[in-house]
Amino acid sequence: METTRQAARQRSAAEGRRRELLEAADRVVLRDGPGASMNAIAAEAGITKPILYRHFGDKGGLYRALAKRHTDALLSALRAALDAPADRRARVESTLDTYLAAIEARPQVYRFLMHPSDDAAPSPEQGFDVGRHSAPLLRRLGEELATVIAERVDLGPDSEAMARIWGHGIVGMMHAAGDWWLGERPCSREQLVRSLADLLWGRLAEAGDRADGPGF
Amino acid sequence: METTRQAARQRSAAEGRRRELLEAADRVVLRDGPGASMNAIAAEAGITKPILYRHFGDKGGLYRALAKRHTDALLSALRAALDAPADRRARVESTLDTYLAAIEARPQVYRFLMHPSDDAAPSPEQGFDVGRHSAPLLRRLGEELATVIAERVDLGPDSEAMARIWGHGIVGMMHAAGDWWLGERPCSREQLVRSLADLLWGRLAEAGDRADGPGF
DNA sequence: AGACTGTTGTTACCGCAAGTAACGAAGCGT
DNA sequence: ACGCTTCGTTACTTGCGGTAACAACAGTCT
Repeated sequence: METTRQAARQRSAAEGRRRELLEAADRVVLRDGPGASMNAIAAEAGITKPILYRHFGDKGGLYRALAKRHTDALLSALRAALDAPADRRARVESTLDTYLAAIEARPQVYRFLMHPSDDAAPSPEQGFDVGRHSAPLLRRLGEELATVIAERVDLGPDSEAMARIWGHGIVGMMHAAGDWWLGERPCSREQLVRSLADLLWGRLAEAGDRADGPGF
Repeated sequence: METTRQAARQRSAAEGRRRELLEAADRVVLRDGPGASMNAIAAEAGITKPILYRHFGDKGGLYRALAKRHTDALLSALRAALDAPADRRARVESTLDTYLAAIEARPQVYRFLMHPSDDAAPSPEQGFDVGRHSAPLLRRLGEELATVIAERVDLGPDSEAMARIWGHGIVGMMHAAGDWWLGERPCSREQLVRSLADLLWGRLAEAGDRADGPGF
């Protein structure tokens, strides 16, 4: 029978094929945006639709695979910044800058990752499963940051819960500010990084009321 | 001819109709999620598709109109919390709590607002228009908060730019934390509010390193 | 060699949703 | 009674996700 070697060869071949397909899909998504059709992707890969479906199940599968690639890449870059041997403020600034540089360099990729097409399961699920789809990247980043915070920062009791809240909150802050900044480019990256770090460093609490503000 | 009175009556009638249609659409979207079809919405309103298209142009138009309603409602609630005559920390906490209570009470609405179906204009626009569609609510919230910060908090020079950065950043923090919290319910709303406010109050800067953290 | 099996690929189709004519039937001013 | 606009319909086109059903090739067992 000789199944094992055979199977191994075929599996590795299949994986190589999968990578080719993913790279083709990548090109198309980068060119046409997240609305790229399966037909277009198949054409770019030089094949036809059913093959894509054999490899990835459905469109969500393909997009998940694609997202995982980019998410992994971005995450490893961020981990490097997070784990650097520097003081906390420097690490925060460098992580923010790494993220912003990444989305600045490849906005199409970023857009695809952040706004994946919603499958919108029409099943009559009663409970609220809000955000199950939507943005797995943000969730992963949030959890990642939460563990880093939990293992590095002393937050007293309830450290676990607090770290997760902060992880997701900080990631959301970075994401929203980055999204807005990328759209309007109202300032330099350096200024954005410094302002966000200042925010996290408590300047909101320290700042005084405006003298000419609404008097009360 | 008697155009003016006639025109006025018809316009107001059209607006009333529009409101009915929007309410029907609301019911359907709340029931079926953001993937609701135009046919379903029309059926709920007791009419057929083309009328919807006459009123709203395309699906994006309907969804935009729907989103505007809810966004306006949420925004006015938040404005009340932001403008309350209390000290800054209390205002921040009450605003966070208002937002979280809103998304907790009507997760389907929230989900629709945050993850609207992407139109994905296939036009070959060169530049990156990331985030133009996607989440107008977040942008509006960010700008709103930015103006409140700018007119109330003294941030020294560059106050304008900094306030906008903080506005979008804080809104993003609130949003991401809320999204995650709504999905996993890892803690009470009160704890979430307090932890986020603590984060904004500089506890990240104040906290010490963990004694048992990775030694470096 | 020749039948057997599995992978790779195709064409042709189904279902469904967005969006669009083209046409019918009211109200209302002249 | 005749137009004119508005509200409404049915019936269609287009395009996409997804799926049979079938064709061809490689290696495998007897």
